[in-house]
Amino acid sequence: MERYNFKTIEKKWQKYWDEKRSFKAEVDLNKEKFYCLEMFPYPSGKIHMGHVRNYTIGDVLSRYKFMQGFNVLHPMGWDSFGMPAENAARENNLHPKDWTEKNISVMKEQLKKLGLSIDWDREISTCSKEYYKHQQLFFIEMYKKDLVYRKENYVNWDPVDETVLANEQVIDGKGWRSGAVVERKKLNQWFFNISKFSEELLKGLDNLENWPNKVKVMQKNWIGKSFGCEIDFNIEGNSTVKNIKCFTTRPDTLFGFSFLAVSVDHPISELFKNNKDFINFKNECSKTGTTEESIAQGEKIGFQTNLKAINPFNTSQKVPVYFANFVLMDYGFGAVFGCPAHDQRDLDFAIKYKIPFKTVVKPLQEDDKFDVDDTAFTRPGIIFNSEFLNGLRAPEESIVKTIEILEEKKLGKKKINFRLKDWGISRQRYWGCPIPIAYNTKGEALTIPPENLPVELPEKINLNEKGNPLDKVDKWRSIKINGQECIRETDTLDTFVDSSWYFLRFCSPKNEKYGFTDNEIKYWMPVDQYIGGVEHAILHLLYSRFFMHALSYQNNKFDLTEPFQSLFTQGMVCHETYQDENKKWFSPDEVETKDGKNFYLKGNPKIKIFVGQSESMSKSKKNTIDPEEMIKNYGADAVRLFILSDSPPEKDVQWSEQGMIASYKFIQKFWLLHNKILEKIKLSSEKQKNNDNLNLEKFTNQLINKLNNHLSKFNYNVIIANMHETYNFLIKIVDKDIEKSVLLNNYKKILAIFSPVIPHIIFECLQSLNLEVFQSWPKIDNKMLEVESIDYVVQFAGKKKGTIRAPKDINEKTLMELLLKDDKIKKNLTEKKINKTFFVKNRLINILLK
RNA sequence: GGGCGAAUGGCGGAACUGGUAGACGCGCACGACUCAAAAUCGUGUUUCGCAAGAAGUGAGAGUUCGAUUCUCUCUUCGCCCA
Repeated sequence: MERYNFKTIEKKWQKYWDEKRSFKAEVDLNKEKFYCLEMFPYPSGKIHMGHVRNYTIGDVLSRYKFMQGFNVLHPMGWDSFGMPAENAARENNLHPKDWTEKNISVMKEQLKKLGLSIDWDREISTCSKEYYKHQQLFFIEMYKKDLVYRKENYVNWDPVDETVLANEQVIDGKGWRSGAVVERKKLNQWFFNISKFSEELLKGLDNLENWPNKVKVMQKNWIGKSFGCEIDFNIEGNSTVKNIKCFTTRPDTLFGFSFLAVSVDHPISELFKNNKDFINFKNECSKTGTTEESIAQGEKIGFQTNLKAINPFNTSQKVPVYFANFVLMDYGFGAVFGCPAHDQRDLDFAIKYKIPFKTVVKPLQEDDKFDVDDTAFTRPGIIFNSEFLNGLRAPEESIVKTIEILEEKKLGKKKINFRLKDWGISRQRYWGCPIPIAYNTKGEALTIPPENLPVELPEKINLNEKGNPLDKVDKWRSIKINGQECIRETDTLDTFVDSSWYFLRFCSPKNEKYGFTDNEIKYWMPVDQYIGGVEHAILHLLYSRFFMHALSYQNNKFDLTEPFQSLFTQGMVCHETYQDENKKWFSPDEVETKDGKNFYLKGNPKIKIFVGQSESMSKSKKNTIDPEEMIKNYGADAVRLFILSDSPPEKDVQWSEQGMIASYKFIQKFWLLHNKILEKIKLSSEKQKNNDNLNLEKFTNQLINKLNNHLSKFNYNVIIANMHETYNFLIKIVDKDIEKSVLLNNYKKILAIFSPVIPHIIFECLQSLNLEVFQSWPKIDNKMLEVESIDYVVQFAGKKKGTIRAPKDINEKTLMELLLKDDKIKKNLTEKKINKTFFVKNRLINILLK
């Protein structure tokens, strides 16, 4: 018998699906739709194992839904704008466009080799003008709805990449790509008014039942709604500054007020603009980034002013006003009141600058002598040292009460604050979507007229100069709008904008007039299942949700606010790491072992290699496995099988060469089994009635039942175990006498339900049986799920002592009678008297003896 | 510091609403085939014990006839926020 030749067979079916457009999706109002989407890839050059995992998970689901009769939309595209193209272009002296397009064609071929059920006719690429022209139109619409604005703002400036970084691109105060220490710089930037929808974005989470809870919690924290109060502090010491407004979530600690801290960007800084010490201090502050993380970890520094703030509850108390680096201008009002006893950050600051303070909340069991030294008391307690607030339970009772009093006395008012800030979308980069704006000689921003869209990127650029390459293309920059000489905006859009609506574009990928058509959106959206990495839990998903709000705002034709009905976040693909004693990284194929314990460099046993922890595959640690190589060696079905087999999809999976080989062997074994069954079907007759027929039918139906359950819960690793069980069962069936039609009918169903996971070999098997290769998902015969006898568990005092096979649905009395016939159990029963029994129908009996 | 989650053989992991812990795979051991090896096939594989049997799901308590599953405390790890 021939070995299974995956090379020719996989190619054959991939060609078949391609040529027949087997997975072409079209609007069909008579059919129920299912939109399955995996996060589209960045065309970095080659696909990696993370892609393989992501797209295999999605493909299994798509094929399953397809077989169930849904009208499935399963598209693929490219998130093709972004910095790596520019960097690679600079290194290789290529144009970003050429580099990107080459990568796309390579990766497309690689994805096709995985045998994915994708409608390639809907392929999109965000760097094509056919895509970004619609994005520019959205920008203009949003601009007209006041959802986009321009303001001067402090930004995280990466001095190496010479670009602005979003807060989340700053890690430990350094640029996420360059690793350079991030600086603060003031620039004119474009913003999406995402904070306008803070409340809606928060509330919307409640309806996303099929999202992982942890993602919802992360988004909730990110939006960060807090209840508090604004307080106006009167100021002494300067005639022009009468008061400073603060936002606080703990107004109840106002009697513990000991200093007032303002941001260096606060309007009152104008008073100190000629003060050399202040200027130095401000420069010092600009060295720390603007992220909350860098502020929390960095040293807290302050600059004392000659101003005094007056405690509204105790006008005789006057406290110093400081500029402080930990106060941000864009949170609250850029000013906070310091209460050191009950806020660790304030306490650190107070200790550093020797500011006296008072403790005003004490733990429940403490008396009035309670005081804090170097650890702030932030837990619930009782207010004391606070005159009319004394005795209130903090924080819940005391905050409400204090706000009431402040409002009554007109000293402050209740306020809800959000942590979510507006989305800075300007990037000083070439390879991104141009912002469709130009400035006239007066410096006014004008939108590019629709007939002049798209604003295309100029082809000829010089990437070797620092800064934004677009700034240097004068010919491109100048434009006439309504006869006025204008200069184009040279910032391009953050690539997160591109990915905030691509799922809409997939519904109408070829529509020229607009980004999508209303009827197609209405039919396909929302995405029924979105699948991707948890690393996008906050930004991409929040931005996409915002984009839907922005589109539906003041627009009665578009009413979708939640784009992703269900979300699944898959885990990463990990591999052991290898280093020599000099900490140099080595890739798995450079390393050898004979005993599985001692590793050394391949061909050089003298160089010892130390095996490190299994970590997410990354180029820098050289622990990557090339999917194309694996497909070449073992075939796509085997790779798909392995990537799903070892761990639940939501958890990290360890890449294992042995596991990969086991999957390959399974495919080979399955082919041998198939040929045996083929032979069996030819030889067997119609008249062989025996128990094996029934056993096969029961097995098949139970299997379908199991798979239905596992598929609905993404327990794909268990499905693979079920496939092995099926093999172990069928290999025994081959030796038994089974009626021809029973065998064929059940085997057909088994093949069908395996096809989402290993489609190529299954299509080949079905074809060799002269069966339709596109099988529909089999229905369960409920009668076949029933069992007539059960292994009842027999427990004594909760401990299992054995099992007994007995008919289904019998009562306790009948079971007890049977137990007395069982020698082993009888012994236990006759020695002592029965005190009590617990009988669970069709499950067990637990007997308590005296 | 706060929030969320996890912990099961040598390893990855199964176990539906509390009801046979260890499915399935890897690895390992032994056997068959072979001059031999690889491949393949078969048998076994939680621990202790020859066995009968006992213990056993990170540790400790609790609820229950019965807990991997529910509650509390602790330990370790992961992620997010600070």
